[in-house]
Amino acid sequence: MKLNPIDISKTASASSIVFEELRRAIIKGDLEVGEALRQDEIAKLFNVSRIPVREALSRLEEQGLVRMQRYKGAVVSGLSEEEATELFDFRLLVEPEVIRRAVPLLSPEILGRIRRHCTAFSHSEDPMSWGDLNRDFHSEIYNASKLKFHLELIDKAMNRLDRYLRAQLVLSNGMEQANREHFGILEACEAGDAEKASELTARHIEGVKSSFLKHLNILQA
Amino acid sequence: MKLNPIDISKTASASSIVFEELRRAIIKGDLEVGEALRQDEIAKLFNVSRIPVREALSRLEEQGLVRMQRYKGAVVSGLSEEEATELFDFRLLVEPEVIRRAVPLLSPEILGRIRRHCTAFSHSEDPMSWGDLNRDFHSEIYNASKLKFHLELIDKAMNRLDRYLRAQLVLSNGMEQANREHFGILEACEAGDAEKASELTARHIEGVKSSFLKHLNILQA
DNA sequence: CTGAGACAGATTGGATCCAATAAGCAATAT
DNA sequence: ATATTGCTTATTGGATCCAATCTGTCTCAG
Repeated sequence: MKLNPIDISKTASASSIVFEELRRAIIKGDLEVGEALRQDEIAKLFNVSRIPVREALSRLEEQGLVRMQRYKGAVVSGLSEEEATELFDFRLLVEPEVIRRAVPLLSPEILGRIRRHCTAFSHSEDPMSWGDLNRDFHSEIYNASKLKFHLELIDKAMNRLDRYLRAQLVLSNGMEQANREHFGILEACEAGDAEKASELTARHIEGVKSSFLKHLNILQA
Repeated sequence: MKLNPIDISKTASASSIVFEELRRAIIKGDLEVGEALRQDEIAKLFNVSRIPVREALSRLEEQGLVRMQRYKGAVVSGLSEEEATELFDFRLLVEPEVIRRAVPLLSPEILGRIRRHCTAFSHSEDPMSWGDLNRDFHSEIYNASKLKFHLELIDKAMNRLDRYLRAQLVLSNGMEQANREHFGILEACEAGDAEKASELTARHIEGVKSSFLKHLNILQA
């Protein structure tokens, strides 16, 4: 038997398909902050009834990506300056620790993938893909830590910030700096220097944070 | 007009009532780990249809409190030793930082409430209430930090651990120690010594963690 | 006796339908 | 003219119904 078995019990239900696509659209910024999400409209777009749509919206609310009001509907969540600051503070707390614990677990194969993500990011000309490539790079490292709960929460924080980070990378010409910092982190990883990787990650996030907060009013408009 | 207006748009929907009660029951341990949650059965208990039940279950899954399998149903999530360890590591990372930032913001009123929670915990004879009183004490302090995202995630971690922590407090005779440590933290708070409060919190969690991991196999059985 | 297939009841996922509420607009009274 | 009331429509929350899937049991060939 030479198959790639797929656990069919985990195949996507209508509600999870709707959930994932809505999440993607919100994260990526395809849906405006404050935009109303009409159940009926979404249901028609996906050719399903409103039931799976409502389950998807419930889950999105649990993720903090939409806010729901009884009998009024769901709208895409935005970020206040305080919320954004707090999300960066959270990242500053967790990500340096996660990378510290990931570095000793990095295999040559993983390091290869990290390096590829890093060069892909540096060669990318398309601003729309910067956000994804940036996240790929960091996740690849963090994943090695096997800290599922931490990773889930980093993702949650990133999901809230993502749409703004993309815009900001373009606006602030942050590519070069991000790129230098990525290679710094990569080298620390390859050298097995967890402490340095952690330190550089903290500085990296600090940099993004301050640049981000400088541009936030522009991004909101 | 002398009224106490209530924002009716925020009154509970059927699905949120079911959600909150199921969450409470899972956290408190009224529902066994691995126990199947039949939609129909729950619907009948609450006198609603299965629709709000399913939304509640979706949200519980998003919180990590149940696991769902397509066409098979939802079961109450348990904890492996690795997961429990990671949750404690997360608390060790976040809670000391949150309390550090909360201490400078503690008003006399808040300190009064904290002290009351602390004495309530120390005087409590009823093992069933220890878990709640313990959480009240810590949350009251953390709340002052106004770090909503952090608090939400601490809660999420605590919700996964809660049922075991209750059992463990009884099993390990941890009351006295917890009590001493609480008063230590309280005094640091009253003295405005954020660093000390943070340090003591870390030690407190460390203590609970090691005792917890010692008893985990017993708790599982 | 054992194991593969078939059938039946239980259970979930989703569609359709109805009730409750919100929001915009016209009518009326002052 | 303006503010209040009542109506109409859009939208959500929930109930009921149907289809897809799972699970256990029973039969029967070997």
